[in-house]
Amino acid sequence: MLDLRFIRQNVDTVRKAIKAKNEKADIDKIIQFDEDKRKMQFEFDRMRAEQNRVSQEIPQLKKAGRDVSQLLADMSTIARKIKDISQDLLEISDRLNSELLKVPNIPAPDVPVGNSSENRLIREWGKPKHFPFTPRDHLELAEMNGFLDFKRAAKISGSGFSAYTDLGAKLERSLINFMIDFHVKNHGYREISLPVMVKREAMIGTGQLPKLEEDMYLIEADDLFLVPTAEVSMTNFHTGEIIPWQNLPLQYVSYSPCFRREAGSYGKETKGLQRLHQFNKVEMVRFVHPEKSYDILEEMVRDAEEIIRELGLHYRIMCLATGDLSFASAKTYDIEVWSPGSAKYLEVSSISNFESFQARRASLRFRDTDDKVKFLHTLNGSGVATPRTFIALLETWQNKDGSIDFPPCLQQYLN
RNA sequence: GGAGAGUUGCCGGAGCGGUUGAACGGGGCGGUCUCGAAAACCGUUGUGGGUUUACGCCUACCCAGGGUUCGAAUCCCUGACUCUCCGCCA
Repeated sequence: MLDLRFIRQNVDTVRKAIKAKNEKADIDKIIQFDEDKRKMQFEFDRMRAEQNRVSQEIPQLKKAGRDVSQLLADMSTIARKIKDISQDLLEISDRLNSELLKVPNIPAPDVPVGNSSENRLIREWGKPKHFPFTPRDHLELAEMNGFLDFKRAAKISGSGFSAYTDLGAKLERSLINFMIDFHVKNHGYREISLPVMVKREAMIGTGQLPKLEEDMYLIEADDLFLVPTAEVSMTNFHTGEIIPWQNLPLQYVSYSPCFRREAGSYGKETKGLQRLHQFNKVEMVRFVHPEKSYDILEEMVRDAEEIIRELGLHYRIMCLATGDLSFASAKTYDIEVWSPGSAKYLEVSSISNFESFQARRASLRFRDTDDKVKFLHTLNGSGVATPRTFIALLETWQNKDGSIDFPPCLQQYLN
C-alpha cells in the first residue's frame, strides 16, 4: 500500500506506475474519496468537540441546581448527527481503503520499462554445459532412476502434483536441508518454521490479496488460505510491532510447502516438475532499515546465487522489467538456472524489494535513531525453490548411462 | 465438540457511567547528586487523523464490531483471540 499523502502529492507518478504494471486502480476515485473523507473527518471532529465540551458541563450545571433538560434535548440531536456522520465516515473509509489496496507498488527508477522482453540480463555464471551425448530431460532421468512418480501422485490429487520416491525423495529433502543450513551458517539467517495456513489479513499484508484471490487455495470453512510462499507467514510474523532500530535487520529463512492454483496457466510448462500446485521452497525474508534496502537486495541475490553455484548449476540473473514486476514489488531480480534437457532457463528464485509497501499493509514499523516511528522495508527471495532446482540438478549432473552424480555439497545429506 | 476464565499503556496491575490517555508499581529516557557508578530524589515516557510558520489545539484509539446514554475503558449484544478442564484425535 502506498502512503495516501504520497499519492496525493505524486498523482502522475502513481498513474504511471499503475500503467507500467498493467493494473487498474482508480486514482481519481482515491483522490475524491480522500477529499470527501477528510471533509467528513473535520466535521466529525468539530461536532465531537462540541459534544465533549457540553457533556463535561452538564454535571456541573446539575450540581449548581440548574435545569438542563433543554440542553439534553439539544445534545440528543447532536448525538444523532454524529452517529450519521460516523456512519458515512466508516463507509467512505472502507471504499477508500479497498481502492487503495488495488494500487500497486511503484517500480524503482532503475527498473527497465516494458514487458518481459525488456527484462535486463545482469550477469551469468558458468555456461550451458556441453555434453558428449544428447542430454536427457529430467522426466526421462527420473524415470530411469525411480525418483518421481507422477501417475500415482495424480491418483491422489489430480494433475499438477508430484511424488518423489526413494532417492528422489531423499534428494529433495537434502536440497532443503542444505539450503537452510547454508543460509544459517554463511548468511546469518535465523531458521523458522511457520504455519502454512494463514488469515485473510496476512494475505492482504503481503499483497497477494485482493488481486490474486483466484490463484490461492482457500479453506472456506475457516476462511484460511494456504500460503503460495513462506513469504506470507514470515513477513506477517512481526505484524503490528514497532521494532527498535537496534534490532534491525531481522532476517529469517524458512522452508515451506507452497500452494498455487495456477488458474489460467494450464498448458504452460506443465511437463514434470516445472509448474505444480504444491511444491517446496526455502524462502528468505528480511526486515530492514529503509536506507539499506537496496544494498540488501543485492546481498540477498548473492545469498541465493551462492546456493546455485554450490550445486554446480549454470544460471543467469535478470532484472525484471516494470510489466513483469509483481504487484507489491519495487524491484525484482530473477535467478534462472539452465536446464540442459529442455535447453532453456528456468526461474528458481525471485528476489524482491518491497520497500515500505508491505510494511504499510501489514503495519511493520520501527523506531528510528531519531526516535520517530517509521515503516521499515521488507525484502524476500527464494533461496531457492526445489522442483526446478531438482530438474536442473538431474539434467546437469547426468551421465551418458542415465545415472546421476551429485555435487559435493549434497554428499553429507545424501549419505 | 462440551464447560469455564480472560483480553487495559513497554511490562505487571487498578479502574463508582461524567477533567481517566487512563491510579499504583516496575522498566526506559532526561536531570540532580558522584571522580565515576550504585542508591536516593525530581522530571519525562503511547499510536493514528485533522489543524497550525511554530508553541499548541482538536479528535480517535483501553481485542474487534454493533447497541444503550447528553456522556462509556466502565452497562448490553455479537464476534475474534488466548488460557484451563473434559471429550476426541495425529
